[in-house]
Amino acid sequence: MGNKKNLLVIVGPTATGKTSISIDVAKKINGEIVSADSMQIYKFMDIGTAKVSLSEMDDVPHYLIDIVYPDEDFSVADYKHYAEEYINKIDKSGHIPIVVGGTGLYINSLVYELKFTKVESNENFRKKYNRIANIHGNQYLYDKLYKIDPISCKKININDKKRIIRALEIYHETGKPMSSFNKNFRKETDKYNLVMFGLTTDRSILYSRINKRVDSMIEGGLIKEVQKLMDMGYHKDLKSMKAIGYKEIISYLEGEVELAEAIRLLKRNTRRYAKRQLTWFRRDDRIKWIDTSKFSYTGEIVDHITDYCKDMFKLNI
RNA sequence: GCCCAGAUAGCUCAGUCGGUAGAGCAGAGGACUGAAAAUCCUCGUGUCGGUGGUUCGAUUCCGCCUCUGGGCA
Repeated sequence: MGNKKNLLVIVGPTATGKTSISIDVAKKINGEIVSADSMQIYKFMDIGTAKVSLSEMDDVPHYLIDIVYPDEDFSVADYKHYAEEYINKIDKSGHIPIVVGGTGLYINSLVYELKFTKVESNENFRKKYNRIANIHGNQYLYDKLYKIDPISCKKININDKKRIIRALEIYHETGKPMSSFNKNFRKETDKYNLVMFGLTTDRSILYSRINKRVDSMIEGGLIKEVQKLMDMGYHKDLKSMKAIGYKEIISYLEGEVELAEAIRLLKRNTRRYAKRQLTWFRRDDRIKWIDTSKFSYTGEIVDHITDYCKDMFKLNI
């Protein structure tokens, strides 16, 4: 334990207050924040991603926010690379790295022994195979994969076109099946002196918070933000523009749906997303859950996390 | 006050020639290794308004009551 790096991870579904709690905790334990959010990495996407503002940051350093343009490629492997770099740097400077976010795969890339293959994404390959799937059907791709990698094939549903294409892509680039790379499938990392907290509340409270937050995004100028992105030439086929809050507003701006319908869908999609996040995080039993509605004010939650960290990290502050 | 229509899932409604029911939406559970706010899989949710009658059997037929629309006074 002696030379292991300390690492605090705070996860939870959207709209549970991760941002402000993590900043308060950071101030108390001399921490710096590494975001684990697949959409806050994009510049110009502020309102719809509920990105921390400079004033909210309150001088606590934040990393991996606003690092790429909305039309740039970015992947989990990139995330893992940069995040580990920052964690090391923060640790060396004598501060506590705090990973905060709701993107389960990004979190897992740090807290499990996920070893990514060398195979980067190949957009041309993907385009080609998406076309093939549209012409010949998923079964065609599925059969093709079955011939080269039956092990992976069994784990992928026939309708899950993206995963089938990724598996084919790996074979195409390396000549080896995907299943030959993904060993140690669920091995927990032992790199860190790790503390994980999850923030949550009753589903009904969470959902009403989400609904309110969407309303305030609209009031706060989400439509203008999306319009501006479109004016800058960022179109609906980009990964970034498929984010919740952006895809719905784009379909309103393009006249496909009424505003009220776009907002309804935006709220619903956010609710479903929160549910998926909970599904993702529930399976990691290292996470200590905090029901935020059981505390009368957030300061208590901050103190709870802080005290736990002082103990685990042997801090004397 | 009278006449008409309705009352079935959280919502909107379908249906049962009498054998205790099903769609859409909303929702729930799960998967996840370079697109992950993406992508994919699975699943229902019921005092059929209340009460009496006819019937072997009523959510379905009949009576009464309650509520909600609409119309006439």
